[in-house]
Amino acid sequence: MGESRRVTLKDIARSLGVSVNTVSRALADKDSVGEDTRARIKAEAARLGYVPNSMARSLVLGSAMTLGLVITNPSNPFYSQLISTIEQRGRTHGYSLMLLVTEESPEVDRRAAETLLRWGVDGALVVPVQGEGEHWERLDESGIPLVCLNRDLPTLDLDFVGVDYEHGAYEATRHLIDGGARSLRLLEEDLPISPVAERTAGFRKALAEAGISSAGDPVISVPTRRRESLALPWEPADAYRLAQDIVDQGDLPDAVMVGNDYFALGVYRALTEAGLRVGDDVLVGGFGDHPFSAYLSPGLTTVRLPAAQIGTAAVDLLLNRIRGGSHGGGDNAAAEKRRERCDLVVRASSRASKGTMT
Amino acid sequence: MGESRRVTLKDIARSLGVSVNTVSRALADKDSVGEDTRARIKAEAARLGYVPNSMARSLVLGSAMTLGLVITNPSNPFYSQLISTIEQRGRTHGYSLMLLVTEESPEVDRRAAETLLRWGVDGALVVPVQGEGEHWERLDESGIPLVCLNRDLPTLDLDFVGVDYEHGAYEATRHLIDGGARSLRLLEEDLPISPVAERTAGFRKALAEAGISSAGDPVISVPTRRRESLALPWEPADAYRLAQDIVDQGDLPDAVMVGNDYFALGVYRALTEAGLRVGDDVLVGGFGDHPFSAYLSPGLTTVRLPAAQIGTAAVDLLLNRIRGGSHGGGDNAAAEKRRERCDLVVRASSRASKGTMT
DNA sequence: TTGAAAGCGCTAACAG
DNA sequence: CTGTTAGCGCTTTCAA
Repeated sequence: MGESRRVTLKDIARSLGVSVNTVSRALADKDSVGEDTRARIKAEAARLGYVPNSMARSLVLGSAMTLGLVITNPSNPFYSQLISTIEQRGRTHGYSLMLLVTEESPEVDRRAAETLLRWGVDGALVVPVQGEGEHWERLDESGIPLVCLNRDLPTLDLDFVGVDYEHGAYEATRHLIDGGARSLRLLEEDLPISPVAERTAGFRKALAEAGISSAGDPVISVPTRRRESLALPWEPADAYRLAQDIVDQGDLPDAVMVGNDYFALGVYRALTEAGLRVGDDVLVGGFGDHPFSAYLSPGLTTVRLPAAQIGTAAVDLLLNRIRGGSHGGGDNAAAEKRRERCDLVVRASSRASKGTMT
Repeated sequence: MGESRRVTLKDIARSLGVSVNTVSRALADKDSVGEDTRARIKAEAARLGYVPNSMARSLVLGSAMTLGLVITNPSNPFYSQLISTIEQRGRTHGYSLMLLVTEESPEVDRRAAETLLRWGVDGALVVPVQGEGEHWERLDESGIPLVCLNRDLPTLDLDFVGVDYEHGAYEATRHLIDGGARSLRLLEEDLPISPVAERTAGFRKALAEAGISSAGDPVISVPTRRRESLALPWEPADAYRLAQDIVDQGDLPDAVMVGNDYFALGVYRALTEAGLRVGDDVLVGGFGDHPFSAYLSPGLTTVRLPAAQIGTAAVDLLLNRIRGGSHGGGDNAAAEKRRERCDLVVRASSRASKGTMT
């Protein structure tokens, strides 16, 4: 069964001997239609299995009731939480979601902006790939409002909702210092993106306040290999190798911060293999509070990221912009840059367990 | 700057004094247009910043060049990998992706099918929520082909691409038995979905072949609490509690299989806290080979799931169905049920390290 | 209250 | 080679 062709308003109209737009209005529950007619029309629509055509509707209405979401890597647990939150919140407001994955490719990022423009989404949420990003500004100026997620493009006048990484890094580092650490390191991704810069700043600030200085730079960039199979989160192996180097060089720090919990996995292994005890010989702090972090031994002290809050805040801000109307001007409303507070979760990896530190 | 209104074919046509569809054909690189005219049109289109309207195009062409992806939980790492792979492969074929998240809600699942129908996607990939699912069959019969991902709906005549969980569970269980285990347990989610059923079957099969029987049922259902914050992967805590119970009851198994690596985290903790050593006193095997699993101590023996293969295979199958044309008949081609092989990754959690088992 | 006509932006027939 | 006409499915004027 199932003649493929979809039922249209015209089918219902013809079947009932009324006009197309009487059907349209009846189904839209407009007042200007007789009760009896409306009932007959609704019954017939149900009988025929009518489903409105969103394409046609959007074309005439000028709005697709669709949001675009541009993500670098859905396998990053922070981003996957954002995806969930955003889809769900958008949906409760009647919006469908178009998802684009950029894999850190500037080229794909650029095309994503165009795709969104072609589809005429009502707004977009984007984790921008490193680089210029003026195409996002152009999209915004074309009348499609957008808010940047997690990564800020400071030189551009675009809305932004992210994490207060600087505060988080500062708190975590202070916590390590309070625990007795005097020689610290920070392992960070080697991407020129705002979260890295902000965590680094927070880390340095805490060190400076404590009057800690070191011979070399305590901030170490982890050369992340090109992920062979796309769609993996960070690779602990990269941090593992680097942590091994640090151990081998003999100049052992008494605390290590890492930019994400996956790096901590690598650090744990390198230390353990060297006969060192995490939380004892070396304190470790991470970022993300991923589900596994509480279950490592020792449990990982880490900064929890308010993914749900950020997703919600970003969607709400975007919807405001959308409703704000004529967005093409640019001088409509100043860009809003918003950073949500994140909190430190203290676990055993930062609590010296051997005894009191002397 | 930025008069919001988008540039249309008509704008270009008027600006150049030609007809709308000459512009259309020039831009579409159809042959029937003069070289000079074509050049002028293209130049003007570029100058004006013309971007085609996908809505309008789709409406007349009858295809939106869009795929629907319906996922229960993007935070499940297996699904997030599927999302990446599918988006990327769809994109290389020119398809955009509409993403819907169902959170295991039958209601949302039902509506997802209707949303996809309204948008007239060319095809859909869906991880169906437990339950009837005839709405998916209806969607298929409406001419929108779909393939089920990971979870089969065996009673429905729908295409399916998933994992050969039975084989994986069988191999893993055999491996544990070969390692000396005689008293095993399987901890599984309490969802009535095909992956759980298949893993259970594989587990039981291995036990039966080895002539192992036990007083109680070795398969234990982990009552998963309603996740408070949506968008979390499985909750290790649930497995943790259950593993504690098992330990407390005294009837300690010498090996534990779990349906996913997150459960293994809970099992690890319960055993460790009881003074037992994983891989030694109790062997543990998991499913998923999540990024953290190699970095636990001991490393977790687990079944690796071929997410990329499955995503790719599913998209390719779907595109074939789409191109296969008139899909409404039902008797067009029998549903294809395809299960990809998965392999066991052996690590220390299944290798008794204390000494030879006696 | 209902119908007829026009148009969203685009493509696909036809003519010329 | 190019322009005219028609139409995708729907909504919104405007008359009747």
